[in-house]
Amino acid sequence: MRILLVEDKVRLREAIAKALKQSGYAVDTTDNGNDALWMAQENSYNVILLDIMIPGIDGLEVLVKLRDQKDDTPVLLLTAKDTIADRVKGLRKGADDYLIKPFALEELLARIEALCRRSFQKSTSIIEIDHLTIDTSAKSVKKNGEFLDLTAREYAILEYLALKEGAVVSRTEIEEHIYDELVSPMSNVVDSAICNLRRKISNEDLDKELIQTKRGQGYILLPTSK
Amino acid sequence: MRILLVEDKVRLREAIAKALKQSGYAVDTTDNGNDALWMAQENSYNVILLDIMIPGIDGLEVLVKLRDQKDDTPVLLLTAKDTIADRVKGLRKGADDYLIKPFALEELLARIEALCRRSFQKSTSIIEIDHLTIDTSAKSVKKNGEFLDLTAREYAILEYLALKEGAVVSRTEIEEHIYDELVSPMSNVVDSAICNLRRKISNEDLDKELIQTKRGQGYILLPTSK
DNA sequence: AAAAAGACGTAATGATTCCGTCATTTAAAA
DNA sequence: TTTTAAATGACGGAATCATTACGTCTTTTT
Repeated sequence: MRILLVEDKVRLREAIAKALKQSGYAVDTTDNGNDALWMAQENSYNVILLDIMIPGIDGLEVLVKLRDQKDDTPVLLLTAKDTIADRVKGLRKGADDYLIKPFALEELLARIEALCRRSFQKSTSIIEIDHLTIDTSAKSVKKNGEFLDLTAREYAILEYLALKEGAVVSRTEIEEHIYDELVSPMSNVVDSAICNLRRKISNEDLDKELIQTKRGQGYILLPTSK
Repeated sequence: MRILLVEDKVRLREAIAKALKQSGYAVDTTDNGNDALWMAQENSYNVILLDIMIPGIDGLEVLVKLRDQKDDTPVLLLTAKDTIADRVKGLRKGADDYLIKPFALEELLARIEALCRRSFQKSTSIIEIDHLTIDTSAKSVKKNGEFLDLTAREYAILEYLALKEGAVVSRTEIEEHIYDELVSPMSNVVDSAICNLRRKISNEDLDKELIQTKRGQGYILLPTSK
């Protein structure tokens, strides 16, 4: 965890920095807005503690400039001013939290923790398998960079196979996961869906089928590398 | 955006609920911990406002139980107690923010906004998508620089789609986040709202629909760049 | 080795589901 | 009350899906 602390009062700055370091954070400090902006651009911090009343560009401006640059590092504003209008203004401009001086170090630490906790939940939604790119968030599939036109069912099956890449998946398993009601036993819905899928995702350059059949067991999605 | 408000004092609860609704949130309320827990499990909220001193299980316990269940809905604790130890305790147990009563509604609103923003990984209140500019703070939308006249629902749906830009959003997900408890299931409110929205945000210069339908899956807001 | 039985692939089709829109009713706000 | 917004319900049309039927291939049995 790396933190940027922007505070012009020497003693306060050093007290905070010391406390943060003791809690295991890597801390960079500065006493003015220009440097703060520059440091934030050069490095990537988990949290920025920003005093509003600082020399040079003031804290709020630093915040605005950061957000303009699409920098979404969590920012906690520190200030001595405490009118509600100020707080609202700060939060509306993109701050994540707001603390009024004087504050207890304990509370600062707890709030920083809360900010860090949240910033750590980015999840990637892209699965790449050979020439296929599956975006589970957009529920779209690209073959060699071009969007494929899959139906909802086809997509669902492909995604399921992709998530279980390299594992044999039985028909019943697919039925249970993709179809909510019970499918009539004497039908081969899955077969035909797989058939259509294969046609759509097939690649002329590759002679191999991406979806292979394990006779008597089910299907398996196998990348060429394996 | 859907919010769960847990507060036992009737007048305060209703005042807050009213203010939130006026700001365009879908609000469910309860006055005790047990119901709160149950409601949080049943529905999916964007933010939970949690008073600590409530009948039944107290607010902190509700928080702890939620986190135990891997529910990471942003929680804002409300309390009259204001010792630093309490605040630290609340934050350490997984709260995302903390507000001391009495507070200004304006500040509450600003903090809720910040929490929503963060849960969608956005840093500013302005979202730009193609020819649309959405100001989530002012709750206004511009098309090619001109303000659009959207109804509250229309705005709410557009905002939600925009926050999830590039991801498929199902009808039920929209219903769950835009409408509060009182919705009849067998209606196509969402469909017609989307229909009206499309009409309003459509752009003659563009032949493409900004809101695309993924048949059988839901809707997706896709900028032309993608 | 041949035949039978079983497993899987493919294509066509018709029923069904899903979606968009409009007209009407209900509810809420001014 | 008047006005406006939201919800509902119905309906046409389109896309999708399950099913059927049949062909091919593989395995097993005799």
